[in-house]
Amino acid sequence: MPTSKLPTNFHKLLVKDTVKLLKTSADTKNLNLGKTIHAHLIISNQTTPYHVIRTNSLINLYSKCGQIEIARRMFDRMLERNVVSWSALMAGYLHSGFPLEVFGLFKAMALEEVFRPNEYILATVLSCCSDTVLFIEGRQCHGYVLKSGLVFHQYVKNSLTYMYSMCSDVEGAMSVLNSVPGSDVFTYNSIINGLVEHGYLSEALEVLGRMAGEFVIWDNVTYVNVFGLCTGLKDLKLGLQVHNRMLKSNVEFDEFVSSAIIDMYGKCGEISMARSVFDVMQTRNVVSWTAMLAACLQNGCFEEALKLFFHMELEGIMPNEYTFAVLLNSCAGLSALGHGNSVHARAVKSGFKNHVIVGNALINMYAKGGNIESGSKVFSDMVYRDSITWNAMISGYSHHGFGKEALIVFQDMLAAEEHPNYVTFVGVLSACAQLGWVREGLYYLHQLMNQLDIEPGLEHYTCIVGLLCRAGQLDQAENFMRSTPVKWDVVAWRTLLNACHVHRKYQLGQKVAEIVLRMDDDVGTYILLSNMHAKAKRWDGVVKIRKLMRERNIKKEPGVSWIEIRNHTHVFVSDDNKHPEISQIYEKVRELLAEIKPLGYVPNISSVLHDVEEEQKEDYLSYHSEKLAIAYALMKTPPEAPVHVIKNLRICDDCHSAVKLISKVTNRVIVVRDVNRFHCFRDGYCSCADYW
DNA sequence: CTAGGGTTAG
Repeated sequence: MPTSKLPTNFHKLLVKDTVKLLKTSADTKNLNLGKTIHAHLIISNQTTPYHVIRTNSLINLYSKCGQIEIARRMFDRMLERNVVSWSALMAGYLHSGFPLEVFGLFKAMALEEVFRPNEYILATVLSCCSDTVLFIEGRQCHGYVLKSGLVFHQYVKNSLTYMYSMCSDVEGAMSVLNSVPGSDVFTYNSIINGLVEHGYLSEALEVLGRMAGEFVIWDNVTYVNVFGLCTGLKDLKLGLQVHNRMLKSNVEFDEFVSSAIIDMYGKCGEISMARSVFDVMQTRNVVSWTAMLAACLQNGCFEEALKLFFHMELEGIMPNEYTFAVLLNSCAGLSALGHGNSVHARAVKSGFKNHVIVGNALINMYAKGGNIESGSKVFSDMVYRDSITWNAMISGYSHHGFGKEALIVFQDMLAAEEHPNYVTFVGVLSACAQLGWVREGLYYLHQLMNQLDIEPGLEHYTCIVGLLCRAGQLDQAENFMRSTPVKWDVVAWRTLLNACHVHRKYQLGQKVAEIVLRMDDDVGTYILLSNMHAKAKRWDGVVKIRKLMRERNIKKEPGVSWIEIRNHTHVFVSDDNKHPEISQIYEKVRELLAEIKPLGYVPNISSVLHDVEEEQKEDYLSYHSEKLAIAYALMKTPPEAPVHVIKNLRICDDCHSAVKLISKVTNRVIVVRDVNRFHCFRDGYCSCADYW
């Protein structure tokens, strides 16, 4: 640092002046300037004997500049100390992240019995209690400041309310707020922050109401906290009000506030508002970019998230672990394994692969992309895991039809003493449903969840319906639905309807169909019903369904399948002839069908709507979008590469049996993600065991 | 003459 800034008569400085200069260097965190002064003091023999106030200033300097060891050495060498010596060092330890050292010093100080701790000491010690969530010590401090009267210092009151908030004692925090007069913006900020962080949202709202009623000027931290509260409450109206208030104030829209607003709008489903805040930001950091990417992700704009990342890179902003997590989850949303792989590689290269959120996102990406083996590899390589890690692996296995593996992971989770939660049991029960393990499923629902104090919800009950259906106990499933006091949604009824279709329970199916048709207008349901009637050769039923579709103006959603080859997406629509290589693709489909016919493939005519001319039916089946996509993938990828197809509807019976045989004759792994689950075709078999 | 409190993203 420029010594030229020092006074010319520097060598003759009085104690008063050195102290002032040292304070300036400490406040501006100018270590070089401080060291220069210190050096001068040493060479001019002014450091021995130790002058208390001057040494305090040096301790303060080194504490503030993150040189806590030097500060400690100076403290230890002092022959005489005062309260300031202690508090300067304690504050240093607090800010260097060693709160436990502070407690040690506090005890040593009390043992000397020379100084009474003052408000500075107590504010520092209370902050350490907040940082380490030491509630008992915090309450002891509360007792002390009450008896000594120190509680009436604003700093002490504020650190006390913050301590209670951080220890999630809402009542304690509120009682300090109410019993000690005088609250400033810090009091309110710290209490609202603590309440929001611990999920006491209605309490935070109440405190906010009181703050608004008093004359306290909001600062940027207030706004960050309050936007966080709106986010937690998912209260868009309140968010807009606060945003409006801020626009009228003089508070600067810095990175912190803007990121909080973007996050709030993103989570409230207002992506365009999020974007407009983002666009007018003066300077954007990783956090603001990641908040914007996350807003895209949460609103289903996965491609937009990936596109924005490209611009982020152009601006030279380096991604961090949160950015990678958002990107991977966007790839998961697109089932874009290729992009996901590249992001994975980048995360490894940038050194973020060992972060829990990245690992979790990787498992999710591979599971949703259809590559459960890679997901499992990531899982076993993870050094740190949380409950989300375990849940992602359990539900990943479950979606892929690996029920046993899912339950093994669940057992490992219990053994690792990670607490299962609501989501865990959705995965566990759907694994039981895959396996048709009725006894186990009911045990988990009635015994284990009860034991762990997890209230079962609709999703769990729906899994049980699926479980009973899988086991062929359709009447029990219906009984379960009638006897369980829960508001069933269309998903549960459709599960039962689907089972009627698979198990060919025509009577029950018609009964359930009436209920389902009263509840939703999903085109998939109509197709399922039409197929159910067709299977039973009840052509009148098929006609009725088609009439209903016309009446209700249900458009036949075309089947769409897509595949990713070298980061490029190819889309196929049933009976489509838009693809530039369509004639070669048709040729390939015919070739494949000819190959599997000797293995017993018989076109399943009942999958086709009945009013197609008989001789055309076989052609109709050949041109289902997943057949086109698979044929194209087989043409364009190396012989050992697995084929990944994503489809918007439920895969039909005919395609299912055709793809099984195609996997056999071509010796390929073919993974089809339909609207419900994954089908992994290998050597003539499918992971769904023909139940879907 | 010195020391103390609250910030964002899955």
